[in-house]
Amino acid sequence: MDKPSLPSGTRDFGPEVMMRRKYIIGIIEATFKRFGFLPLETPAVENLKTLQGKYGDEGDQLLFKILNNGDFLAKADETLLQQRDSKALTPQISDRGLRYDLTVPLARFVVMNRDKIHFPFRRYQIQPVWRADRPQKGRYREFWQCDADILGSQSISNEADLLQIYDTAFAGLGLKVNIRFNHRSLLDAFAPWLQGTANHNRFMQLIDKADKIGFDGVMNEIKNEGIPNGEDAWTLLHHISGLADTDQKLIALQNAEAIQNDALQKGITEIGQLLNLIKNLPTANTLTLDVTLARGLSYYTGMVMEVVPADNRIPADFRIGSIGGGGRYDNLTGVFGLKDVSGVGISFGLDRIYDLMDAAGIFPQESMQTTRVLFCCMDESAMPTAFAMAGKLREAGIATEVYPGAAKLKKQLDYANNKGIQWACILGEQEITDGTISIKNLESGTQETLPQNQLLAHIS
RNA sequence: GCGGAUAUAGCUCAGUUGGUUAGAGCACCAGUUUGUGGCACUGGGGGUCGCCGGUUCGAACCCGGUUAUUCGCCCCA
Repeated sequence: MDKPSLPSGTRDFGPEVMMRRKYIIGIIEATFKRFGFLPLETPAVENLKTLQGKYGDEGDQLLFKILNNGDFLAKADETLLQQRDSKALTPQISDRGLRYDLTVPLARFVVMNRDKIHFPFRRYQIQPVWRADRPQKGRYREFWQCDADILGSQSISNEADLLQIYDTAFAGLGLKVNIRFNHRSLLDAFAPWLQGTANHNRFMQLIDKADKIGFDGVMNEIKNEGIPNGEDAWTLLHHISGLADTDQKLIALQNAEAIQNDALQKGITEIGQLLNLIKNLPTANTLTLDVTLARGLSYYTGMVMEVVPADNRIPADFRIGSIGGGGRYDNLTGVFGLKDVSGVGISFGLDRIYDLMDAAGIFPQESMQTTRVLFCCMDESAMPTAFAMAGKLREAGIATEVYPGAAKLKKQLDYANNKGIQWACILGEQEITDGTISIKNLESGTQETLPQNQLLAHIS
């Protein structure tokens, strides 16, 4: 017999874990709803045509592909088969794959349902995604994203809403975070100085790692790659990044001679609009303009956002990447043939949020609620009475179980104890005769016998 | 795609310079007088030491290969 096992990077979620995951999802979902977002679910399986080419070459490599059904090799190209050229053969033997994120399926959905959708379209989506990445800490091959997006509106008020959602949801979870944002246009302003898009893209990739490898780390990479004016650009950007507050950063950008262009103005204007919108809102978490924030996905074109943990209850050695990210993407539905629909969205990384809250030990008691009442029968003949009484408690919304069968009382109480059940209601010959029930509080150890019709009042 | 680490009971792990019947804790089952949990005690079941090969009188231990897991890099939620 084979020993059972799981594919790497996947996990089972046992009852205790699921309770907590549902708790997190509940808070995030409630927040989405409170901001007027409605749910959407899309299939795990998408056509590869939908997925490919959306995440860059690296992303395409990380797509989980599904083998076609039937005798697919019969139709495959003979030469490619003989050459054992997997890469070239793949398109002939695989037409479908698992979704890589929730944003591209959203774009597909919107394009396919444009006649039914009223813009601006606000949807949320909480589902797993799959990546054939090499797993490591905080990185799984199957993980859940919680996305909220708004399509069909260019107003910066959407960005303001989304930042507010981040702040509210993490406040609700009791996890302190730092919400960082930036505007791609501010970075695009550097492109002419760096002499071209290729250099600029590489520059953005490098500066995005600044919080990981530090100023010198980025500088060394820039030197190694010989990006024109890269060293000066990075010095300037790093200087601005170190300024105390957002206003000073914006002023410094405004005064930087090397990057004066329309892109810069657009970025500064929109950041100004954003800050103006939220100036009267209290925030539970810090919100900072981080001019080194670029974010990887190629489709972002405007504001970008990222959430990193900033909770001192998290052990210092527990390092994990960001737990949320998002931004504006002006051209997303364009690849599916629908132009001029601007979108902006955010994502919560459920698995990492769980890992952090677990490491910090901040799951509240309510996230672990279980059965509250267990009926213990001394004799099978007491079970109909137990069932009737359990039915009443359940109607009252109290999670109740009847222990299956008349096992030894020790065994029944053991079960209740292990499951963290608060009340054991014991029905024996004596109780049945008297019309009473013995209820034992398993936390305090106290026990009393009351008339059966007083049970509900006593427990609730 | 690259590198490091690990692999022994259901779980977490010990296992001496290679030595005869491979251990512990937890979990599980039973019991410590028949209707009272957490604690304690007693007993019990459970392992082809990841897999294949080599060295050796003898391998969980040494060597080679292989597979899996995991941590990091690349990349990225």
